[in-house]
Amino acid sequence: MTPEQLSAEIAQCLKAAVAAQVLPSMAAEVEVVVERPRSREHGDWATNIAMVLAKPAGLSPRDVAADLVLRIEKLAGVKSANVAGPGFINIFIDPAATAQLAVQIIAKNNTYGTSNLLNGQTINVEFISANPTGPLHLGHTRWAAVGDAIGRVLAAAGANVVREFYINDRGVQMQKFAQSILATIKNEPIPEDGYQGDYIADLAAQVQISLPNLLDMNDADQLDAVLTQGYAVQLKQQQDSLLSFNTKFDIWYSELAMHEAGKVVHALKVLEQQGHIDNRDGAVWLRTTDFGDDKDRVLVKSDGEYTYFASDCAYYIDKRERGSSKCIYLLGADHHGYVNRLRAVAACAGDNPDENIEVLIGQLVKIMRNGEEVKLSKRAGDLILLTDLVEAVGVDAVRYSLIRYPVDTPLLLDFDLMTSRTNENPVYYVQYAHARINALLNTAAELGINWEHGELAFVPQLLAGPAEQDLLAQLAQFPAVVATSAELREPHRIARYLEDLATGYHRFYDSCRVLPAADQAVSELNIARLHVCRATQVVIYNGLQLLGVAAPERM
RNA sequence: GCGUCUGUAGCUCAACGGAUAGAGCACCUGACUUCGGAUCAGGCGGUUGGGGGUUCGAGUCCCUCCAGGCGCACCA
Repeated sequence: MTPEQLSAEIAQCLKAAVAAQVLPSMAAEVEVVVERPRSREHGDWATNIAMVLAKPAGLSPRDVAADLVLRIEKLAGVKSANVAGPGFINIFIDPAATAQLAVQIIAKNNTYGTSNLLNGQTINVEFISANPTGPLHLGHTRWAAVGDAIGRVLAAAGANVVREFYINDRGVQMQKFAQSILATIKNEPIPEDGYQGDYIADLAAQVQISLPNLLDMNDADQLDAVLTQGYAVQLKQQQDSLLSFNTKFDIWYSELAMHEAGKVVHALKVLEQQGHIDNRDGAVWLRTTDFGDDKDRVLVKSDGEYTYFASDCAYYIDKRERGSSKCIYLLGADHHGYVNRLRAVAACAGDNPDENIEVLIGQLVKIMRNGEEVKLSKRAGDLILLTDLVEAVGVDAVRYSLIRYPVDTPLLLDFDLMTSRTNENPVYYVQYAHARINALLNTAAELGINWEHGELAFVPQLLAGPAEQDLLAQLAQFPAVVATSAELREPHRIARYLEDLATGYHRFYDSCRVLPAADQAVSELNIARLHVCRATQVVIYNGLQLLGVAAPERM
């Protein structure tokens, strides 16, 4: 029995109470929240529904609860229920009903945890969107891990997810980029406002190899050729490093190509038709102040050039026209000033900002070691590069360390902890549980135990011990955790859940012998516990998949 | 100045308005002749930055003060 199943059953009880005129008709509409109480004395599950309904029903919470308890106690699988405290309903489940879940999880396998919560929604998730003028650094890495996980979690909740990387390949910074590379090739000093990192020298070397005749060209052609070539090499490097980081995009979207396809002109027409364009001081403005922005924004400068903001508008409108019902932007803390204006863009385009656009802001990450900020690389000045970090720590540990915290808090990571391959590191703790189960199941197979389809049946009432029941209750919560993570865009909840689950498993393992001892025959208890192990393995595997972290069979 | 995020155990952090605020690390005790000890059990540790308010109930919501991060271009 999962909390969702219990919640649905209680909803039926509410309908019955409405029919019996104990509760007002609105009670049939309320969502029933079922939670695992912290203390086992408070039951296997509990609901606050009586306190929610008390006021509209004009009754005391305990009276509402008393009526519902009588109905809940009659549900299949429920052992008993009672009223507690201000009006909580505590519910005790028959251990066999709880244990039955193990078989269901094994049958559902990779689909256990998925839902149809977001069915029918096409959600565009845009993240990283770094300038193609340098390597990806730590800030990008946080979004690479978390953004990718958000995409996975949304998909698990039934959404059609489009992951997109917006390439800022247009504008003066590309010129500076090309100038910096060209200057390096020519052994001239890099311009004051150019790109200074050591990586420019590497790019220059590569560009030089692919452009042997570069120095025979005239100055303008040289710059063009270097820009095209340097851009290609740098973009490829970003793409490769993300691929190796297990982060995949459906669409790499070029700002330049968008301009050339006439989408900016089109967007301006759309905004014009919606009536939010002004011509002032020789420039074209979008009246974002109509929708809560603190000042209007220029789309076309008085010299006729489009602003970057014009691209933003066109990009948003294009995402919508390509079929996304919701556009999620994952931005760094230094972009939080963009939130209002992006929402205003959606409103100016005729959309509902609360419905069609969502901006998540990720705070800064720092890595500390012995009380000092770590700077792994000198190649890009003071920045830590994604590739260097992965090399030092490993993909799984980096991804997991970044995902296990909510993004709206500034993060201080401990370098030594991330690299330690011991129990101090949560990622290995979770992975170890998975590998440990794998070893156990392998041993069972070597012993010739056919636990799934053998002669001995699965007898759920044998799994009545506290460690077994706690573990099974944890397994039951997985679908709710995935759903909450999707709704709140918070994959860290899955990581925390997996850590608790791993603890639950290790506890179970410690107190419940799974395999028969050397001189013993296989018993129904062994079979039942093997089901618990396999079900746990399925959930850990599914959970780690959602985070893009490997579930190793051995470590 | 305006906006925004943050403030929870010695450290790093959890807790979608629920019951006695939880983990890991650190420190101290314990547990293997059999399934992976990368494990488990126990202990120590808190005025949730301060003060008001909202309600059956507040770390969580509102107001205010304090402290810190980030941002406030006809740049991209």
